[in-house]
Amino acid sequence: MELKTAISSLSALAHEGRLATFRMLVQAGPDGLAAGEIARRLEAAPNSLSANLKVLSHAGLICSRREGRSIIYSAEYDQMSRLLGYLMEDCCNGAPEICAPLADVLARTACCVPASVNA
Amino acid sequence: MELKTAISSLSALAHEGRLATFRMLVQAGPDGLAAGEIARRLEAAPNSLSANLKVLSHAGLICSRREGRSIIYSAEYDQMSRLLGYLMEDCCNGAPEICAPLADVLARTACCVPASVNA
DNA sequence: CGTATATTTCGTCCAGGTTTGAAATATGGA
DNA sequence: TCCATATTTCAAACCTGGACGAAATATACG
Repeated sequence: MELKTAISSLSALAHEGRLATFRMLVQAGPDGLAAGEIARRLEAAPNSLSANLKVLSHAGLICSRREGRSIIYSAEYDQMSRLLGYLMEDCCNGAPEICAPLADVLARTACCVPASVNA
Repeated sequence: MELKTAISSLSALAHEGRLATFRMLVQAGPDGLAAGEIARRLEAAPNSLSANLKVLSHAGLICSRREGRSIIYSAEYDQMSRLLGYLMEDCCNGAPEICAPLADVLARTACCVPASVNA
């Protein structure tokens, strides 16, 4: 990932409404949620939410598809992965014990890391 | 981590100079770097850099200590861990196969994840 | 076709972050 | 004490991002 791309993603997430939206979509899974449903849950104005979804979308963090009258948004897990990877790149170069707690936290929160890591 | 804290961290990182600074410190390890050294490497104005270091510091992403005439900054790996954990929280709830690529990327970039994960 | 629903677009206004230059503070050494 | 180095603070100008209301677009249904 390039610096500019990372900035774009981080900027998109550095906003209360957008971060809440993104996390909601991350937790919702690939089925995603309709814009209206997100607006209801967040009690956000439709036009404000629309603008925020556009920002997240432009950053590549979410994608959309039409379904009838609704537009369904869902998280782009790949882009999220790339962003996290970018932040961790070359961390504690050559000194694993330094960022051990980092690995620890990730192991606990990553739902899909092999169980062996937690051992 | 709370929403506000995450916003604060993400906002701090959503800036070209600050992201570059943070990554430099992450890669520098716990010994850190002097403000002047960072300014030289980034070709940044001392006062601008100072303001940016303050933002990162206030977000808890870096910390500082004085050493003679210099002030040494270093990354706070714990806060970084908490931020990444917050973003991944409850991801793909109950459907590991969905965010498998996420685990994959993390396994490759995390320098301190046990080798077994890469197998 | 006309109406209701769902979402986006547009224009305006305001708040907050960023840059820059000058001045201030802190430390070390002669 | 005086000066040089290292970093921060301050104040002003600048610019971008976000909120809000109104209008426009797209789809579904009778």
